[in-house]
Amino acid sequence: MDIKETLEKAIEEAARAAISDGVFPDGELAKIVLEVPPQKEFGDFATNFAMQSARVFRMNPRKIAEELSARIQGDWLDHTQIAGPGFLNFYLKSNVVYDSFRRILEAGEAYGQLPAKEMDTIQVEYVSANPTGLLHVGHGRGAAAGSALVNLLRAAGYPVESEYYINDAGNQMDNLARSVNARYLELLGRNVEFPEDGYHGEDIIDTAKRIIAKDGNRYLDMSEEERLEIFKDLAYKEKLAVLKEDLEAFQVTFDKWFSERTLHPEAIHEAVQVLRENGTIYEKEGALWLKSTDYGDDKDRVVIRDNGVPTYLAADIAYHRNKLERGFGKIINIWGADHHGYVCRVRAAISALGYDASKLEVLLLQMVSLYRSGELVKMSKRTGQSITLNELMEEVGTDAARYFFLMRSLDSQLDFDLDLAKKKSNDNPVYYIQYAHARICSIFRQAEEAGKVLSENPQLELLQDETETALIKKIEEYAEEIEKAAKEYAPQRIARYAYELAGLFHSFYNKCRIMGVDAGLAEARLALVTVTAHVIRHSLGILGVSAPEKM
RNA sequence: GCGUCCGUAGCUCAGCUGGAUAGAGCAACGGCCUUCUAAGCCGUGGGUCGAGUGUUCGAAUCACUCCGGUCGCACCA
Repeated sequence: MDIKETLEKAIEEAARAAISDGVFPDGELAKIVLEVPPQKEFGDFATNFAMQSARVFRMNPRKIAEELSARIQGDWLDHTQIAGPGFLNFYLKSNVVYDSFRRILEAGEAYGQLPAKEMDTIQVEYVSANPTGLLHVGHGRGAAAGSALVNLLRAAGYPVESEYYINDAGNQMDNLARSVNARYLELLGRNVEFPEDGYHGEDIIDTAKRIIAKDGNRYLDMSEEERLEIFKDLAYKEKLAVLKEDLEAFQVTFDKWFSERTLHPEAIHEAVQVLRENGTIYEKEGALWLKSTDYGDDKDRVVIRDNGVPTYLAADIAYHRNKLERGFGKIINIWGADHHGYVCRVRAAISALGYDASKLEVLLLQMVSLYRSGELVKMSKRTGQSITLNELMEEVGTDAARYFFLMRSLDSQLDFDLDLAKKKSNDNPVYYIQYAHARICSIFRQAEEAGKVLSENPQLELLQDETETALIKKIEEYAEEIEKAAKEYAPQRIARYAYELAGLFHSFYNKCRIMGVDAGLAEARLALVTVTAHVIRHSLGILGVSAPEKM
């Protein structure tokens, strides 16, 4: 049992004891919240429980705190103090901190991996960009956020499966085929008009070039129809392969790639049939409409058009039905904020299908703005993109790109400063953290040369400097931080934690030496930096950022 | 018009399930390299927490209204 749980239990028992002593009125207890006080003069932990209870007990909060304090004792407690309007501050025996640090040291590489939680698998679906072009920075943020969330949930012990939904059916595929076709004919000297709503990116030209390089002009004499069919398939496969490759380079992989095509037409028909049977779909003006207004949507939505072709929503209804039938306990979708209007209707569809809509959690990612030399990087008018994820990785590196995408809350707009991301100095948080790790590795190298090895049983009590105790306490918070960040789906908390931990290490490093101090102290410090390096590595691992041994 | 998200130091942002003097980094200024990586450390200055009202013993935090910005409001995907 960790120290916080011990404290919580002690507070609760004290409150119950006071109730049975007749000092507090019987009733439900307020929630016990423990926090690390803003200043260390206020002790190791503090609770506002007495203040929270003031209303319930109809008593002066300081009086409540006194009664509690009189009933709390344990070998872990040095003393308590009542402060301010009724805070109860706890000062722990110093061995408590060292004992719990020793357990972390003994856990070694396992520290940071929380015990497996027994529950249904959580599915995280993200990126899911159309395989019609290259990924841009918006997808990059989604990719970083999704993969980090998956890593985070796994570290917290949740069973997780990641998935990419490939929109490989419908208009956009035809469009891709037409665009490649136009480029193909163009390159072979034919005079063609480029489709108005076609994909204008350079990558389409590259695809056409590769087709020519491989197969020459053998598709030239076919009928347009035949050629489009072939190009659709060729282009799509190539686009998907490039996508996978680029994502892998960005440290992003998926457990499952789900093809939209597999939903056409049976799964969609089945889903529509279910809705028809339970009366949540109706016909109007030749089309089939989902009664989404019954579930809080502004208006009903077309599912099957009057020409019989299903809408995008139809596929999504079938897709979400498929997900739910696979038995996930929770399905998390990471979408761009520009899709927020879509959330309501998908929820409506899930309810209409008879499932629990609260199983769906949609995380909306706000937009990314790129800045170079203080100027907003404008989007290209023609392609509607600014720079691709690939170009970004090339310019600032994968580590910096991932960290920058992850350092802000998902629902804040992100200003991505390209110059800062490239800087190799203390302005750049990525290097600041990585540098801490590299410094520790350097210490290890030299310790090894000097013949120092990690002691089996270091005297941790020798770590008395305030930079040392601050570092120890921060490391002890890590497991809880993972738990919280996972619960909030907030990978940015880990980004911040890693940064703060690195800061505490740098302070320690500047103040305390390892080589050339008394052997016992050196051993204890070596143990401290071993754990520090591990936690930095672990947290960067969640973020998908590397932890170099040398810089 | 309706809805989303955001508004905290000159800049970029933490803090938001209400609590003790509102925190970082950058920028500005002043220090620290003959010993483990100065991509580092230590210090100084800097804030009507967008505005208002309400709830509360207590509000940056909750509720409502307003202001500013953002993205969206298709039988497109």
